[in-house]
Amino acid sequence: MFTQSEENYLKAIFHLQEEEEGGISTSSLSEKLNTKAASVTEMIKRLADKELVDYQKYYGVKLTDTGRNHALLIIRKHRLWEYFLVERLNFNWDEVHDVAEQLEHIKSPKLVEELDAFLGRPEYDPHGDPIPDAKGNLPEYPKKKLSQLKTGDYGICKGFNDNSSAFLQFVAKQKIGLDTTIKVINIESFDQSMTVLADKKEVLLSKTATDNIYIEN
Amino acid sequence: MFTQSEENYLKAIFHLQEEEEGGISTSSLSEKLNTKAASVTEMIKRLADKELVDYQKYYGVKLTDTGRNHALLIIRKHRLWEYFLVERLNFNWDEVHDVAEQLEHIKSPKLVEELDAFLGRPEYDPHGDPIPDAKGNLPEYPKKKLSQLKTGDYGICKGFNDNSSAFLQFVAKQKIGLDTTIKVINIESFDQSMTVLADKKEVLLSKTATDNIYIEN
DNA sequence: ATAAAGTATTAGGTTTGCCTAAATATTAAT
DNA sequence: ATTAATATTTAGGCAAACCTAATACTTTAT
Repeated sequence: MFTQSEENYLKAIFHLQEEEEGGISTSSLSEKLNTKAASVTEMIKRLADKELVDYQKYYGVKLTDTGRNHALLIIRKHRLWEYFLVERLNFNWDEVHDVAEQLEHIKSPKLVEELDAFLGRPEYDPHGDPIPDAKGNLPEYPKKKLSQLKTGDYGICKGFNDNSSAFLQFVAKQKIGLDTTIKVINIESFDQSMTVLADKKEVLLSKTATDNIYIEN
Repeated sequence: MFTQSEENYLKAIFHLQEEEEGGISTSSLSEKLNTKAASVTEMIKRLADKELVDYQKYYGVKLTDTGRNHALLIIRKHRLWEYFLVERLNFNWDEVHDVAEQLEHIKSPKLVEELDAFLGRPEYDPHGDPIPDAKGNLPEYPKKKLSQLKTGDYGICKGFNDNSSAFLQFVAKQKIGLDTTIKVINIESFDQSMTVLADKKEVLLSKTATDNIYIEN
């Protein structure tokens, strides 16, 4: 149906649409996918030909309904596999991403459904990200970032935006994981870096870090 | 490390080496892989450059030790996934092949080892084919074909050479499966087709069919 | 309003892996 | 031992996905 590369673009566009307003720019896709802008333009045209995205030259792309549904299927597969790797195969949560990135492209509707059933239809993956169901519906999920809190606020960690093993190992080192309670001690006004209390330890987090930690409060 | 296509060639060469003597010809690879002979020649050159095969123009290819080891790893992954699909995800044995063909290319040494452990280190896949261990050793396995039996002989089905769902569904229809006892009733001399008794039913099998059924006796 | 700076697109090139058609080598048959 | 038949390789093309360099469009700043 679609190539792996096309699927990677759909997924990247989907994730960027959750962050950015309006059309997704060539440059943000280029950055996200580690691909040169010229290559992105080329691929975007192919996706537009296949009616997976709406594309306005110089004004970025948006997923069509078909494109969005397919992106959700890839995300569903990715997160189910991550759950499988951690819960059944003893992977650590910070070493599953790259393998899941490969497994998400396996084409077999039966496999997805049976895997989901085998795992007990989990709602969240090991990073706290919600797993879309077979119809593409996402369980409700608090989309608030740690960086949005004020000094003195409390939050409970519910997931991460950056699931790279580098980032996940970093937060683990700071004793921040799923369901960790975090208190904001101080925010530096000049760079928005935050001193927080997590697991009785005070740590300093850059704005980049706090932007990538989802919380509920 | 290697591309999916390269891995498919290695696997095909490995399987053909179990059947044919000497170098594997361009045409048998071409047939096995559903690829034109010219494309095969091209790929073979690439594999020879990478020292995965020894190649003599016009006289076919043989796997090098590196090539053989890699082929065995792919086969190991293929069969472990087939086992997983049938034993854990309720797949039928005749619908796993295509999915396993995709899964065998997933690159993650940890995944293979953990999956093997999770499954209890099985020795045979659902078609009766032996699963190589982490070092590439195969459990002992009777490599005799049903077509080698004489009239009146008995054999016990231990596996199949053709694992396509078409063939597996065909043998299932004839009530032949793993461990089925088969008695040779008659062999037509002009086309080697065989009348056999399996599960108290007499059925006629072409030479093509009996060549693809492995037995022990 | 226009020039400079920043983005995006086009043009032209590469590699992988496939194809067809033409040329060449091997094998089989007289 | 030639010739005919068969198998293999070479030559030249194509599509996917990437790249760099050059060009074109947008936005920002004066």
